Amino acid sequence: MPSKVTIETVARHANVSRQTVSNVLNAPDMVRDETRARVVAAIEELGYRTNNAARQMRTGRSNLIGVRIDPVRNGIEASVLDRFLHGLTEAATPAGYRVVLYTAADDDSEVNTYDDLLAAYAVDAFILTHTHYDDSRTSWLREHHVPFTTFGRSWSAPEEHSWIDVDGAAGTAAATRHLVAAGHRRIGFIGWPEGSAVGDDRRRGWSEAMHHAGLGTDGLARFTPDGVDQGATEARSLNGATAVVCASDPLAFGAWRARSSGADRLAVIGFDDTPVAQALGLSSIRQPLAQVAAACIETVSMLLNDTRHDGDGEPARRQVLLEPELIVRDSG
Amino acid sequence: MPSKVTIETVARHANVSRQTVSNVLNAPDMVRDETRARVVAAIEELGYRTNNAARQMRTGRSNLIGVRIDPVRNGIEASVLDRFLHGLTEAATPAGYRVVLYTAADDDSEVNTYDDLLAAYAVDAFILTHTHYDDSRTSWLREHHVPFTTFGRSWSAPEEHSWIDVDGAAGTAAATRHLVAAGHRRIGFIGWPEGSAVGDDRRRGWSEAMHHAGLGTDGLARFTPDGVDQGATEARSLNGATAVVCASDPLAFGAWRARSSGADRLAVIGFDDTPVAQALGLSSIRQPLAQVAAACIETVSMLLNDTRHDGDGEPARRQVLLEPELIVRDSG
DNA sequence: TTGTATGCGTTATCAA
DNA sequence: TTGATAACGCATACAA
Repeated sequence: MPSKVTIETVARHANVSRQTVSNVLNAPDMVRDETRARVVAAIEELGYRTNNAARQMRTGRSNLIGVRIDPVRNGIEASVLDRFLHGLTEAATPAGYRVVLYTAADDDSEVNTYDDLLAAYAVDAFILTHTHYDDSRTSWLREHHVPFTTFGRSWSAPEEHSWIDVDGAAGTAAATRHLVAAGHRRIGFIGWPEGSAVGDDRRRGWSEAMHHAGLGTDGLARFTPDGVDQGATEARSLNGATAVVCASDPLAFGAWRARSSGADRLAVIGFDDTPVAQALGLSSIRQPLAQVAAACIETVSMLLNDTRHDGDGEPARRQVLLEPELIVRDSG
Repeated sequence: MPSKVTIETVARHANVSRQTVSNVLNAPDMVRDETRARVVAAIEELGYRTNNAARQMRTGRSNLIGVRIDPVRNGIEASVLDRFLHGLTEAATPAGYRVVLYTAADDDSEVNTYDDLLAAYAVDAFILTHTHYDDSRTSWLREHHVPFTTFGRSWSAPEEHSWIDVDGAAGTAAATRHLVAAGHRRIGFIGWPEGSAVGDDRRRGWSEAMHHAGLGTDGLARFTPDGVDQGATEARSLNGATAVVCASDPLAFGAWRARSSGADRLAVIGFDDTPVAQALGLSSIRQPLAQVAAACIETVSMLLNDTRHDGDGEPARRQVLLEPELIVRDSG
C-alpha cells in the first residue's frame, strides 16, 4: 500500500510549515535555497507524492486527458491507433498528465460521455481522432470552452481549432516521385471514393506530383472502398500502368498480390506502414505517430497553460503538419 | 463548462440535508421512499454529477483502473491489444470505472509507475497483460495488497492470483479436429520455440488432439520465432503434411503463401484472427477479447468490493478460462 | 520569506 | 429516518 505521506508529514520532517512545502512545489522561486533543499530532501526521503484528488479540489484540474478509443472499424488500421495511443501515454507522463480512455458509438453519444468525463472526473482536455467534415464533437467542445486538440486537421475550416496532422499529400507525392525516379511513367492511384477528406488529400499528392513531373493522370485513378480484394480488382483494371500508389496498405496489398510477378508486374506503394506491409516487404508511407502524439500532448499543455480559454475570448490555436516517411521495400 | 451542481445544491432543491442526498446515492435503502424520490428528481433536474475528486478524498477510491499499453513488439498483434483495450473501456464505463493508460519499458520500471499511479492518482486496481513465468510485477502488487488481475494466467502457480485467459490449447485442438474431420491425416504444427508459456500451450492442444484421433505427431512439429518468412520456411520443410496448425497468423500466412496451390497445397489455420487473416481468407482461431475484457472488469470489481484485501488476509481469487472460436475460411 | 486560516465536495460518525 | 459536524490533502489569500 503506497505511503500515506502528506504535505504535513513533509513539513514536519523538514521543520517548516505546510505552506512552505506547497511553495517549494508550486512556486520554488519564492523559497530560500537552503530551505528548498531541505524540503526537497524530505520529499525524496519520505517518497512524498502529491495527491491529485486534493489538488483537484482546489485547482479544478485533474491532470487527466481524455482520449477516445474507437471501435476498430477497419481492423487493419488497429496498429495505427495502437502506436498513437502508446505515443500519447509515453508523452503524457513526463508532461504530468495521464491518459483516460473513453469510447462512444457515434458522435452524438460521445457528447454525453464528455459530460461524465468533465463533471465527474474533471478531465482537463480531450484528444480526438478521426475528424471529418462538420464534426459535431468539435463544435460542442468549442462552445463549452473545453480545451482539446485533434489528430487530423479541421477539414471544414483549417484554422478552426488546434490540430496535429500528417501531410498525406506530401506522402503520396514522395511516393510518386520515387516511382518516377525509378523510371515509371504510367503510375496509377487507387484510393477511396471522393468525399473522404483524408482520401482526397492523398490523391491530390499523387496527381500533383504526376503533373509536376510532366506526366498525365488520365485513366490512372481508381476509387473504391478499402480492402484487399478491391485493391486487386482495381489493379487489374489498370493494365496500362507499371506502378501504383495506394491510399492504404490493404489496397496496396491487394494490388501487389494481383500483379506481383511476370510481365504484368506492378510496383506498389501503400499507406500507413502496417504490420502487413512490414511482413510482406511492401513499400509504404509511414506516419510519424510518436511525433504526432507528442505534438498532441504539447498542444494540450499549451492550451491548459493558456489563461485565455477561461474567459470568453478565443483560445490559443496551434496547427502542426508533420511529414510522413516513405519506407521503400521490395514492392516499389 | 459543465454544471457546478454539488450535493449542497441538490439538498436545498429537495429540501433535505446534504447527508440525505449522499445517502440516496450510497445507501438508498436507508432513505424513505418519498424522500428518495424527491432527491432523485432533484438530481435529474439539476443534472447533478458526483465529483470524483471529492469522493476520492473521503473514500480513497478513484474509480480509475490502470491498464498497461505495451510498446507494440510484434506489430501484427496490435489488433489484439486494440480490441482488448476497447473492450475494457466499454465494460468499465457501466461498472463505474474509467481506464487509465500507462506504459513501461520493462517490468522493473513498471513498478515505479505503480507508485505514481497509486500515490498520486489513487488508481483502484490494475489490469496487466503479457504475463510470463516469474512475473515480478504480480509479486509486487500482491505484496502491496493492490487489487489486480491479468489477461493471461499465472503460469508459475495457477492459483496465485486472479486471471482471465483464453484456452489456447482448446483452440488448436479444435483446429486440429476440424482438419481431421476434413480428411487430413498428416497435420503439422508451426509454433514458437519451447519455453514460451503461451506457445507451449498451443502446441499441446494440437498434439493432444492428434493423439486422441489416433494420429502420430512425429516429425510434424516445427519451432521458430514468429514471422511470415519463418512460417513459409517451416511449411516447406513439412513436405509430408497436408495441413498445418500455426501458433500465430503471421506464421500461418507465411505457410499459406508458400504452399497455397497445386499438388503441394497446404490447409492452414492461424491464431488470433488478425485483420490479415480476415483480409486473406485465412482460417484462424479467434480469442473472445470483448469477453475477456468484460471478465477482467468484473473480476476487478469483485476484488474492490471484497473487504478482505484491506487487511492482511489473502484476497479473493477468481480464474476464468474462456474458449476461443475457430473461424473457418478458405485456407482450411 | 514563512506561517495561519479557510474552503473545495464528499462521506463517516454520531446525535436527534 | 434524518441532520449536524468533522475530516480527507491541498492551495490560496493574507498576516507575520
